[in-house]
Amino acid sequence: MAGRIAARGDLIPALAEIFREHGFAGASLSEITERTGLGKGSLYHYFPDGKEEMAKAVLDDVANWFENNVFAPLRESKDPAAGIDQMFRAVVSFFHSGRRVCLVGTFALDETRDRFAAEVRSYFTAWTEVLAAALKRSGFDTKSARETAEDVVAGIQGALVLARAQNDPALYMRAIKRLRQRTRITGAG
Amino acid sequence: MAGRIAARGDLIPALAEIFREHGFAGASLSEITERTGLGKGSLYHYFPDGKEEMAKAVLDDVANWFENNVFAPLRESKDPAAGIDQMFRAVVSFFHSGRRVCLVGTFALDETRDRFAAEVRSYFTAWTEVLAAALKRSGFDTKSARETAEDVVAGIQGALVLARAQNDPALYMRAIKRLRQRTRITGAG
DNA sequence: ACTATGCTGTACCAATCGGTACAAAACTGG
DNA sequence: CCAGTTTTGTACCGATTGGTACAGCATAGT
Repeated sequence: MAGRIAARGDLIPALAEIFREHGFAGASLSEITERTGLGKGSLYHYFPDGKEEMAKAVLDDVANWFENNVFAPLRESKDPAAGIDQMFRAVVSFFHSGRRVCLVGTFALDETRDRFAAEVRSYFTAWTEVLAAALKRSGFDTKSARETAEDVVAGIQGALVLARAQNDPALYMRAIKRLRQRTRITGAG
Repeated sequence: MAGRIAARGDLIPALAEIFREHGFAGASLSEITERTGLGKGSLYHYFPDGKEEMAKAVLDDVANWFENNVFAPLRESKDPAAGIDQMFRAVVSFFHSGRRVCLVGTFALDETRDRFAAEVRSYFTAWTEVLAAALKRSGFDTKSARETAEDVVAGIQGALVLARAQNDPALYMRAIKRLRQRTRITGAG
């Protein structure tokens, strides 16, 4: 019983990596069987609805990770600046310092978005909203908190695209550093 | 003779749209024949190397468009601010005010990047460099010109991702407005 | 030790993939 | 009107796609 749930969960990281590299459509069952070491029998045992269910599980896992490591700190940290610092630390570690791409961003760009519309949308809206709230608590006025939050989330996504396009993770780290600075300037604009 | 080159060129916009929507791997020959109205015979007549050649032609067309409408103005405008203004106007029109996604960004995220590594890389490096040079001419010091250029290009890409994820083109327009502001603040930082 | 359930591998399926071959059609220059 | 070339549609190819069926193995409960 416990073993079953653990086994299913153990597949998620491998699945996530495959979807990140190839997108939803490009992730083939054959590669999934190879890299998980499991045959189709096992795969469809854990995920009766096939690829779609696997992707859902991965998106769910990502949402969970962000809830715990990004949103909760932003929401609950007594010092909002500490929560924001934690967010930046988390996204550096999650995206492997710019060597890893954002799975949700990958899904967002092609027709996959429509299949997982709710998950894709809420990933970004939740992030932007909870960051805006933290910025507001740290002294930003409502408008510039919202604006800065959008700029930061978009800036992270864009930096991931550029870093991968130019094969230069350092670009991502530079961008993160600057975005972090911007969350500290009080007057804003 | 002239008809032939024109006919091939006439396919590019349709091809570009298909690649934008589905990515390289997801763009199927069957959809390409449907939406171009041409059979495989004609397609392989104009593009003997198949999908790869079609994608190359599309990337080439994009590079050309940016050279003419973005890079050249940034490079040659007597008033650098005017060149920068033209750039923002161009990217608003090119990405259909946020309703359209960046084809190169789409290619950059999955394994397609490796197939078109040179084109994908140079799209972003050229853009960043020529923008940085324009910013420098308009009064930014070397370092902050480079930084702002990276932020702007990444910011545009990220805004496209968010706008599409949330199905909210207005988000893109807001981001563009703010990025444009940032290119005008002289002291920078 | 026996049974029930969880798990796994393999064989198989129709559909679709990108690509090729080629003959008929359309067009062009003389 | 004819000859030569460009353009086109169709039939076909092997390979791969996501998914199903199912028999056999392992494990756990009693």
